[in-house]
Amino acid sequence: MVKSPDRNPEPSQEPATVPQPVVSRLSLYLRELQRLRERGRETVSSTQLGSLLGFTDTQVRKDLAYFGQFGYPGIGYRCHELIDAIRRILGTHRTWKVALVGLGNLGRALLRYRGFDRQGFRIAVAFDISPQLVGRTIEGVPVRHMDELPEAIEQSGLRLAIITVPAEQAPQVADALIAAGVEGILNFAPVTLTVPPHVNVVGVDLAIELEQLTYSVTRSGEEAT
Amino acid sequence: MVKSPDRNPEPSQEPATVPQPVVSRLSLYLRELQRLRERGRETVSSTQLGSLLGFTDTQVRKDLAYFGQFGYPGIGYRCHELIDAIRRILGTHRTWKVALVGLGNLGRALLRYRGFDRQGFRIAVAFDISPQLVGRTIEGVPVRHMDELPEAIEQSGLRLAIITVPAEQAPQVADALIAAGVEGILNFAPVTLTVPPHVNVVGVDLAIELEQLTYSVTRSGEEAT
DNA sequence: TAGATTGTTAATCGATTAACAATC
DNA sequence: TAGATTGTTAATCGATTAACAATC
Repeated sequence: MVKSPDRNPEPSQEPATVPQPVVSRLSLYLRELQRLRERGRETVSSTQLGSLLGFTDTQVRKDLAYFGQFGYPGIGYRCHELIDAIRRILGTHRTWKVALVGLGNLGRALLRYRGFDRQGFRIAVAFDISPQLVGRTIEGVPVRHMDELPEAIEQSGLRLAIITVPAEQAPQVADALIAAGVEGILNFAPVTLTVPPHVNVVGVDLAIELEQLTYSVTRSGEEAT
Repeated sequence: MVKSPDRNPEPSQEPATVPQPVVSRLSLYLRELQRLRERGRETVSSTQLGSLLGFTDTQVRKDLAYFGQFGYPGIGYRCHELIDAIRRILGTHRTWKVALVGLGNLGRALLRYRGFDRQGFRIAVAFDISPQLVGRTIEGVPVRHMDELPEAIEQSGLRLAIITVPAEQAPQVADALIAAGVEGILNFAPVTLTVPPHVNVVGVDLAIELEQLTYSVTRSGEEAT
């Protein structure tokens, strides 16, 4: 077969199934690449990119190989090219509008969080039940009543939502979101959400993250009591 | 060997190395068990506990077997016993004091977040540089100037810290914390922290979590453009 | 050309699942 | 006793790593 100059700018032929760990690492590669580019770096080798994150060079190459050929033998990867490619793979080459449900402490903090915009996410609408908040516009985001959620989501065609309501309310909120067409949920409520197969949930439980630390800290120091 | 009634209440003899995925799942088991107990449930089988989380019964039993024998053949696991055992394993059977560095939106939200206390974490001190905040006490937590961090951490003997400063400052903050004796860091800044081997870092990058969703949502719907 | 580095195949390692005797 | 369910060993599956020809 002729080796065409097939840099595969559209990561067209993806295998049906990519291991989940690979996809997580893709995001990490992307962050490092963005940082490298900001510092004016033109190219990077798999060895360099890997060591920034504690991975081997082979792993970096293998991960990328799931999606196409992005590198140049003898040179490495061109940062800006690889950034574009990964963003396309992850779907963040375009902006995603996101709904935010629940404006407690965490919800309001996320509303003001600048890190989302930077990566192509925009909170387009927020929902709560507090009369103090409903009807207002916070950080440019209109706050609507939870009752309007189904209609509002459906009309706007939003596909992603963030749940920051108390644990007890989270399952109902999730059901409502899904009924309205949401396909991806970032859930901060400490509950396991049961969802249909076409819906994806990523859960972030802040206490659990700390708990993972206590496990290792306990083990590396003196023994637990 | 005689099979003694060795319920192994102190999970004494742990293998030197437990796979990381096992430890993450332990936290998830703990949450479900706590929920079950709140609902008055006395016992639970590995099949039931697993299906609540989408795991197989075998996996639940295998995971727990790393740490001892906690179940009763024919009956299952007694919720309160297993809760105690897992908390002991994870180290959360006692309260951990935590330092919080950076009182931007996210930091202030975490200061008010109720989910930490519930699992045995208490933010004991917060640091910032804003004159508006330093010296005040917010939610019962004294806010001190970043310059006082080394001394304050060292004196209090804190071993865990949460970083919620901007990305640029995170590496220095981490260094200062580690120099003062911190062994576990929950890092919300979107940077990879380089730390010595005895220090553990768990990173939470909110934009990355959303990015994982866009990947799957893109794939399950129409193709990316 | 010599040196660097990729993409990929084969070998290794580790984690999950199946099966079942032991136990309540 | 019959039924349920554990703990654990062996078999399977999947992911990581090593090695190297191809390429710039």
